[in-house]
Amino acid sequence: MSGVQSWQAIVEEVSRRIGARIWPPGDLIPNEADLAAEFGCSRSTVNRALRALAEQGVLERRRKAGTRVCEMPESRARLHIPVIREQITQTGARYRFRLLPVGQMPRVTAPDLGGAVLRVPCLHLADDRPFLLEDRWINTTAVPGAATADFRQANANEWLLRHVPFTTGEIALSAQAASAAEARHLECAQGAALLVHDRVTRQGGATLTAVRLAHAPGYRMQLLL
Amino acid sequence: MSGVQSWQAIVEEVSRRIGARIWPPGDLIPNEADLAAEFGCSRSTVNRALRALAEQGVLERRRKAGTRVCEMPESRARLHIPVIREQITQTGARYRFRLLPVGQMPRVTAPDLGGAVLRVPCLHLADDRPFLLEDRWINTTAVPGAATADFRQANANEWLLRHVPFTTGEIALSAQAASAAEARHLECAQGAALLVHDRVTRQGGATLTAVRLAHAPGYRMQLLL
DNA sequence: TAGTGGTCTAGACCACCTG
DNA sequence: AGGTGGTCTAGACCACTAG
Repeated sequence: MSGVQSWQAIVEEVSRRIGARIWPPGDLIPNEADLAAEFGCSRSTVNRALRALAEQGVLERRRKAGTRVCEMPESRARLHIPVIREQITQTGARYRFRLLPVGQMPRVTAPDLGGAVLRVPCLHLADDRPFLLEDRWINTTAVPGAATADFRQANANEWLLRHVPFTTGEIALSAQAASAAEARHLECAQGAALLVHDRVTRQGGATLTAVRLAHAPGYRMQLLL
Repeated sequence: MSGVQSWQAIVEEVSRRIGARIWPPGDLIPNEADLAAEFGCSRSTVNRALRALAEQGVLERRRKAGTRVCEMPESRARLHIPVIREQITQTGARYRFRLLPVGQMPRVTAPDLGGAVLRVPCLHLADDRPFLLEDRWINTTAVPGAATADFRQANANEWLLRHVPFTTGEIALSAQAASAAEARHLECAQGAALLVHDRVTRQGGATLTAVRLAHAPGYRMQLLL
């Protein structure tokens, strides 16, 4: 095995050895210098390959301790969160959204975002049929401009994407029975099973927004393994 | 801005410029050689930093066309799929599982996995309370050893993880009303909203397994943004 | 403390693609 | 046709940490 010249080829070969149990789970594999010698390439190239496998969760690397094959690779899935408009448009449907009067929403206590809070509820429609009910709360102290933004032009979803880059946060997915208000807006039976997406978005130490997205019944969220 | 020595510092600085609208969305940023000159480092280092930002979805890079700030960075979330045993153990609960007779499951048509199919239904319990109902189908043609494996020792979940590395696949999450059989196993009301996780796992061209995981009511699935 | 991975450099060649 | 990012090299120094 010499003359390998690309890091992708090394990823392939190392993967093959792990899959073939030549390097079984938990095993220490040769260090970068030895692999470079075996493959006839530079250590940088081996490093690039092993780093990719480590990011993928197949290998575990520590200085001095060396590189190990993970015992039970935790699998990871990626969820691509599209801009709602595009998600609907891509199915060929026409996108519209309707801001909802706060009075039409259930009276719940505002989440503590650590600042003044603005509530912007919104219904997203695909071909004029309810698709997604959005209950959004924005920390106007941490998001300057949000208090005066016109969410009739660009919905809160897109306005925030454009104006607040580099956020982190958490998402929780759950199944919930539709409340009376949700059933009315989504035009479904009360108690119907809804896929609910709760998200909190942060930047630095500040909590910028919290949003609850209730999908119309039957929605399937796709992830890639 | 010279003397920057680490690719992480370059990531920070480039992020800052994008956030500060010095390089607004859609803009072409300087090429690697120019940035290397500005930062007083080598092109490799700039490359490493910009590559990281591109993987993160903030930049879009094409040969000859250059590097652009994405207009509307699609946000991505990562779902870590734990081994079910560990997921339960980590909450401090005791893990057990019970294989279910196929006769106790709804009679549905087997998914087409392209080979002989084995059905292995299983109920996962946390402190002896129903936690997750697993309806698994394994392609025994593509997974040698599955036909003779003893799933009473290691459940299908863990057996597959240990024996079949390097898989890809798709996941669909949805909310569904509990059927009579699901309600019986999960000890909940029929019609209760369940978070359902459908997964298909592939390797190369072969479909290895399909699984439907129905979580007990109230379960929240956490993702990181 | 010694061995490992992490990173940076200066240079080079190449694949790709836009103008 | 020429500019851009993608990659590889050979070498070097450093940070971390297991033994």
